[in-house]
Formats: sequence, structure tokens, C-alpha cells
Amino acid sequence: MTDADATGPATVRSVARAAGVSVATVSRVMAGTGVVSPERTERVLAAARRLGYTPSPIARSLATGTSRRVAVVVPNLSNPYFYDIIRGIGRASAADGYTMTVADSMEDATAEAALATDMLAQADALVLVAPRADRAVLRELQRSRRPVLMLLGPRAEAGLPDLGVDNLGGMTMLYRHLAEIGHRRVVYLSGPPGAWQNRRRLEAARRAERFGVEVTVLEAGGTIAAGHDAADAALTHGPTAIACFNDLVAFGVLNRLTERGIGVPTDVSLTGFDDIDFSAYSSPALTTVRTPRERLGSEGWHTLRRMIDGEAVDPAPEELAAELVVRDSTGSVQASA
Amino acid sequence: MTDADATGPATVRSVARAAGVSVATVSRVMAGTGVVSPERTERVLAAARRLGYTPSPIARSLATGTSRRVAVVVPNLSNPYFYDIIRGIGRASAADGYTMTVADSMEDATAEAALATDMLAQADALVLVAPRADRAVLRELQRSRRPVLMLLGPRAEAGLPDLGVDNLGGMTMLYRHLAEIGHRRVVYLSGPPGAWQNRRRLEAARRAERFGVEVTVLEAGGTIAAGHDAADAALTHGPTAIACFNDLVAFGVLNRLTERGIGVPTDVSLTGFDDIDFSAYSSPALTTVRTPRERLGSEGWHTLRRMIDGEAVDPAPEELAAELVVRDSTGSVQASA
DNA sequence: CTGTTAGCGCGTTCAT
DNA sequence: ATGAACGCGCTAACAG
Repeated sequence: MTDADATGPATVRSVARAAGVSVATVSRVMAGTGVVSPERTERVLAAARRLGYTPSPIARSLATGTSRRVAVVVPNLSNPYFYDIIRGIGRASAADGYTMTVADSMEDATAEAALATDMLAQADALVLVAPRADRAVLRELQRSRRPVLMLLGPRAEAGLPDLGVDNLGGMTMLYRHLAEIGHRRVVYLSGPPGAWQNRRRLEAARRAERFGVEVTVLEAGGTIAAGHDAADAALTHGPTAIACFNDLVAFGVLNRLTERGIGVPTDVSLTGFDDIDFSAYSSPALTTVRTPRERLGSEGWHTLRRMIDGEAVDPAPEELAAELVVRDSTGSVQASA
Repeated sequence: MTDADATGPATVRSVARAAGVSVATVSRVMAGTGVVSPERTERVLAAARRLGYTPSPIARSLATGTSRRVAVVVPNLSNPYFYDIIRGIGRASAADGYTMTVADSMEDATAEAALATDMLAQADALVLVAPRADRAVLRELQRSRRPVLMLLGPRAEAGLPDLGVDNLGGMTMLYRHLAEIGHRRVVYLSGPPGAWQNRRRLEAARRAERFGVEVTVLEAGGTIAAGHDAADAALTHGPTAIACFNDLVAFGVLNRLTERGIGVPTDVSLTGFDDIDFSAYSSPALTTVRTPRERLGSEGWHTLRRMIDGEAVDPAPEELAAELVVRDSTGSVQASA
């Protein structure tokens, strides 16, 4: 129907010709920059509509040197934890008129570094979620002219701004809670060794001694299957409570416990970390720590946005507070005696 | 340290000058196109490395008219179901040297249409996952010069190639299974009315009569909370089994049933749909239908890739087979009498 | 095999 | 307020 098809996609030029104005005028109207008389503005708009014209974002990027795009690199798109963060970034940035590009490094530090560099070349800024790369690589990224932000990063000396959650405080709340209801011997099932998150959560185990709880650390992992497989070993130490790296692991443990006919919390108490959706609906509902995942993404975007706008941002790591959520998987230790 | 900083980012030009060759040679070396003598190739590579040069993907896109980027629009980044699909697309396309851009329409059909058009302008192709837009919009998209593919689309007359899963067959397998173990009265908790998926799964309810099972349909939704809230109403109809739109809903029901002291499968059997990770680990483990989510993404990419390469693709809807997974949440009806 | 040159589609001075 | 002309960084003919 339209006469656009004949000459291929419409461009500033074709619109200018159709509207009887110069390309500069078309550019000004479409970009909303400069001042154009109402009458000509209308003519341009009409021609654009008629030709089905949309300015090419690519050409625009080349001309302006900016793409209004954020790149995000995550270690693993399978993890619900990460995509809550991604959603936070996506929505907050979309509200500012930015588009988000996501890439998955598949837990490979080398691939991560390559992706990061690559994506950064096509975007105005980069968010590295839970980076696996070592500090040298991170420092290299820092030397880029483009803003780079870490979320859940190593929390130290990388030079890049880093926003995380208070793993130490959150985990400590959990131990304190257990101590208060009489637990003295707990087993902590730790997460994947590569994860920075894991370090801080482990630290809390040492501090738990202050509350009089003795924590035995066992390696597990970060998945349901890992929890399931680690449960028997945990029981070997005769704990009154099992604390897990995250909710997924806790569900794996719960499953194994149920298989063996061990009651939660009557025989042993159980805690998770993250408060994923499911945790309120398991039987028993899981005591855990809520972590502001989507907010991590949105706040991260906002500081990144400030960096894009040229503001100086303090690279000191920041941490969002975690919140204890007590449900039914933890009970006082007397009841189990 | 390097001498790149003084003149800003390196370009073909600066590298050409540093290597003592022409820009064309640099371009050929960097893009791996054309033939350049080994000696000069080395000189260019050395200069590029020294200046920290990386070709600008944006300029390259403008020059070639192709970006090697796929755009993906999903209704809701919160849904694990969609994430698996996205991961499938991401990995398959990455293997072909493409990057993926993801946008979230937040279940808004209008936003979806706008996003789709917008993203398509910045990519070589578009994947619409579970589109909410009506057929007119979809048909409009079809008129684009760029390849567009639907995943889990309306499965008819949209003109766009559409790849989905066999919802009807999968759901039917579930009813047949229930019939075989003696169930005659089942309640089906249906999903969100807007989802195309829901329609086909509903259809199966009518066909279930062939197996002698009478299905009462109740509206629920697609979340754990929806299942939890619909459970009481379902029980009202005195079913021996409750079939759910998806696994999430089933878990919500399971939770409510447990609260009320109703045994699964002793008092009532329960089925889900999707086979999400968790389903193997609930107590009891959930009988469900496995749907090849990641494969949906990867296969989708492969046909899209063929379209990008100019091959003609049959727009007839295709469906990937679903697979029945019998676990512990369904039992023979005699046992419950 | 190599270099020169003309765009890709747009923003942006600089005149007018 | 408007238009002409140049440049963003790169690729793709076309000569040589």
C-alpha cells in the first residue's frame, strides 16, 4: 500500500524528500532536538508515518557515540537468583529508555572476560553479576572509558563499584535465631567454592561461636540435588539444626530428611538463604533470609546511570540489608529431645 | 603505558597508520575476510594489540547492514519457564556467533508490540515468546524484511513460523494415566486466560471423556499462590484427582492439602505440567509432563538461523513432543477408598 | 595481494 | 528557523 516498499526502508533522506525539507530538519524532528516550526514538524511527522519511517538506532549510535543500551553478564541463566536481579536491571533501565542485553558466561571465567569486553563495545555500560573473573581482569575492565558496575562482586580492591547483599549479617541473624531457640550443634552446608557469596556466609559460621553455637562446615553446592546428596553426611554429625547455603539446598535436604522419616523441625531444624518464592509454600515453610534481589538490580542500575551521566561514584562496596524470615522449619530444641 | 590513550580509542585508521598499511587491509585482517599476506597480517595484528584495538560492532553494523544480534521479547522475565527457553536461544545463538538481547513486555500487549518493532530495528531477527499481541499486530510484524519467529504462539493463521509444545497430547497423557489407575472424577485447575497454552490444555479435558474420566474445570492461574487459593474450591467437587495447569499451581495445591491434612496420593492424586526442577524433589514427588523448554529455544534459533540465511521456512506451526513423568503424587484410586 | 574511494544513516556544526 | 556539508568507524567495490 505505502510507497515505501519500492525504494527499501525509509531513511532521513527519503522522508526529507517526501516532506520537502532538509535531512537536518527531519533529524531534528525525529530526535526532538533543536527547534522546528510547528508547521514543518507536522509535515515531517506525516511523511514519516506515511513511509513507516523509524530512525536507525545503529546509525544514530555511530553518529552520537552512545547506544542507550546496558550489557549484563551473568554466570548462569539457570539460577532464579540471578534473573530476579536481571529483571530489576531490565525494568529500571527500561524506565530510563535503555535496552538491556544479557549474556551468559556459563560459569566460565575466561568466557566471562571475553564477553564483558565484547558486550561493552556495544553498550554504554556494563553490569557484571557475580563475576567469576579474577581481580586482574576486573581491573582491566575498570580502565575502560565506559562505566562498569559489579553486583555481588568480590567486595574489595577491584576498583569497580560493587553492590551486594549483607551475607554476613543475614547468616548471622540465622545463627542467632537458632541459638535463641536452644540450638548448640549445627551443620552448615556450604555453597559452590567459586562464589564470592559463599565466603561471607562461611565467615558467619565462626562468629556463631559468640552465641554459643558450634558450627560444622560441610561442602555441598548450590542446587537441590547437592542438598539432597549432602543430607546424610550432615546427619552424621548429630546436629539439632542444618543451615544451608541457599533455599534450594535446603529443599534438597528436606527431601532427603522426609525420605528417611526424619521430622522437620521436630527432629532437626532447617534453614535456607534467599527466600525464593517457593519457600513460603513448602511443608514445612522454610525459615530463611530474604535478600532484596530485584532491588539489587534496580539500585545497581541507578548508580550505573549516574556513572553514565558523568557523575563520580564512590567505588567503595555497598551492601543491601538482608531480613530474617522465621517460618516453620525451625523449632526450639527442647521439643526434639 | 600504551600510546592509544592520547588520541582516544583506536580505529581502523590509527591501526593502519601504526602498521603502515591501508585501512582496507586492516579491515580485511580484523574481519578475516579477503586474503592478506602473512607478513602484513602479523604487522596489523601486532599494531592492533599494541593499540588495544577492537573493531566497533556498531560501525560494522552500519556498513554491513547486519548486527549478528537476535532480539527476544518475553511476556514476563519472572517465569522460570520462559527463562529456560531464553537460555536455549542464548546458547544456540552464541554458538553461531550471535548475541541475544532480551526485553520484557510485562504481560502488556501494547508494550509488546512496541518493543518488538523497536528491537527488530536493532537486530537481525526477532523471537516472540508466548506473544500476547493479537493477530493483526503479528501479521504486521510478518511484513518486516527481517525474520520473525514465534515460540509458544497462537499456533494458527498468524503467518509467522511458530514452534510450540504438544500441550494437547501432554495433557491427554496425564488424563489417560489417571484413567488407567482408576480415576473417574478429576478437577482441572486452568491457567491464566490470556495464555495460548491454556487453550490447548483445556481442550484435553473434553477428550478425557473418551477414557471415561469426567473433568470439572475451575479457573485458577499460573502461580503457587493461585493453586493454594483454588484448592478448597477444587475439593468441593469431590474429585479423586486434581490436575493443574502447571507444576507451580500443583505445589500450591499440595501445600493447601497438607495444611488440611489431606494425603497425596492417598486421599487425592495430583498432577502438574512442565516438570520444573523442583518437581522431582517435592514430597511426594510430582507426576507431571516434561516439556522440552531449552530445546524449544535452541530449535527455534536454528530455524530462525535458516531464515536469516535466506532459506524459505514453512510457516506451519510445529510442536515438540511432551513426555509423561509418573512419580509419587498419583496413586490408584482403590487405595484411597 | 593491496590501496583508494564511496557510501551505510544519522547528528551536528556553521552559515544563512 | 533552516539547510549544506562533514564525520562517526567500518566494509565493499573497483583499480591496480
